[in-house]
Amino acid sequence: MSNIRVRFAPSPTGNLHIGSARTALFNWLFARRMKGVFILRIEDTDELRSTDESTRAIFSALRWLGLDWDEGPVPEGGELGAYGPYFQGKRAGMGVYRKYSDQLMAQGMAYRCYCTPAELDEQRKRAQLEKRPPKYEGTCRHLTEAQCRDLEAQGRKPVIRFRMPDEGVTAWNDLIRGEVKFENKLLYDFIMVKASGYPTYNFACVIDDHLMEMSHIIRGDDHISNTPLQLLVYKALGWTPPEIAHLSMIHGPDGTKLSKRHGATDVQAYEAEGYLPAVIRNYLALLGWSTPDSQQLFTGPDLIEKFDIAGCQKNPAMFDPVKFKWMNGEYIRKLTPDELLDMAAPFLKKAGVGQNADRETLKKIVALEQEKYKLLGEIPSLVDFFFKDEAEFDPRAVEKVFKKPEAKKVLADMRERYLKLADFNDVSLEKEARDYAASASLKAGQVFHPLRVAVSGRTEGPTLFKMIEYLGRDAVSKRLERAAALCG
RNA sequence: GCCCUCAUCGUCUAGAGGCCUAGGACGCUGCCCUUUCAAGGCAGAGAUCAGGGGUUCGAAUCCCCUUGAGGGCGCCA
Repeated sequence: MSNIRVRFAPSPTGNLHIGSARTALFNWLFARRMKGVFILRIEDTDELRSTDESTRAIFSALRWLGLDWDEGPVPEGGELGAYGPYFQGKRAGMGVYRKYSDQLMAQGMAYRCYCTPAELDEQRKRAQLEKRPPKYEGTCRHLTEAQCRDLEAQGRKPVIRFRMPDEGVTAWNDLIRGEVKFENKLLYDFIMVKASGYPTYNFACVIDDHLMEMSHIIRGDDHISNTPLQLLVYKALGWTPPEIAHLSMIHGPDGTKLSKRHGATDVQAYEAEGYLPAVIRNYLALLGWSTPDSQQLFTGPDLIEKFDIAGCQKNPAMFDPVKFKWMNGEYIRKLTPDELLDMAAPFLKKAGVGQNADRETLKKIVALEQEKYKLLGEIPSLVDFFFKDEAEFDPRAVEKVFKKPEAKKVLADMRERYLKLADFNDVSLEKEARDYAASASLKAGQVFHPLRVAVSGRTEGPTLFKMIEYLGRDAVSKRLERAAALCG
């Protein structure tokens, strides 16, 4: 058992975003690879935006992705692990953060600030105009006790700010980027505790990461500038910070941080389109990480076995929907017919396709076009013609195939032959068609193409004679008869 | 404006001074297979390693500058 402890700490303010999912994945991979512990902590200190609904959405998305956590809240109720609670809201209620903000106040490393949000906003705007950094100016930095009492008498509620050192440098050795350093004088006195008494992210995060004994913090690159602030809190409290690694961001096609603007960006949306969880894991892992031989597909446990922080990329990666989709097709092709049917079932059900068919029949039909599927969501529309009373004819197919002079006769003759055929299976069906073509001095294609359109309504589809076999003699006969009427 | 980060085919990347006439994958093109569409097989186009200076016998790899891109500067996380 190693002492590796890492966490995924989302704020429940929406569905699980693909970028967050990647952060979760990298932490999970690292934990599994190192035989460590993967912790889920809910950072619900934003009282306005956090919702239970989002929390549930995050739980289910993580579960669906297969990213199981060893410690943290359990969706069914209760918690796993000895470091709870794992909701920051609950921890705040227990006074967990209060203890440390009091300590920092007593040490003189934190102070009360009575500036209102409106005043701060004003200051920021002014600074922007004057081309100065829009950071807190330290208005309340040196308030006396008496001044504090006065302001409070006026009804002002204070926040607690961390007192940044005026000089010195804060640096760390980032596992992915190497040494990163910030001059302390450029940092600002950030708010640790809001007027409501709730802690802010930069404060709560440090307290919890320490109390939960995190060994590594693996998070997005957008947190780099928060890191010196947090490191200074560790220092003020006399704590040793964990190892830190900053992952590069995922960008959309326009080169900016992937967001809603770029279309589907939450895990649930990809689930609905029919992406496999294993594909999301595989593709996301490749966005910013690679093996020395640049392996693409990790279908077994090798994703965990080969994962290594050292293989993480520093530069941001663009999310490529085309490659993502290719990979999904690649995984679908490797499924057994039973697995494929199980995964397709919810999509078939939703589309109302094949719901009266027995499992074996449905399985055969779904597997017929397995090598063609890229998304589970496209399966219903590709197999629906098997289950309809009659084929829906694509006008282009009718134009292209049924207008051929021989089409009408071919369909009528083949209907006769198939009605009399002893064994209605793909081998005999094909032999019969080929024999007919030879006897009528036609090329195989001149027989096959009209047949295909007649039974399916389309020019493209599964292998012809399997398709006819699965459709069954009665359905085929009816479809050939109706199609013949459309010819000419 | 200030701070931070990053920089190899269109995209994801391999590459840690000579194995690089820069490798793989997606996508693209052509051919083969074939009853269609796919899948598969084969072949190919595609990167003067952002630009400029150094260091070195030798640089995609080390150093500096420039440029470009991204992130941050919230009582959001």
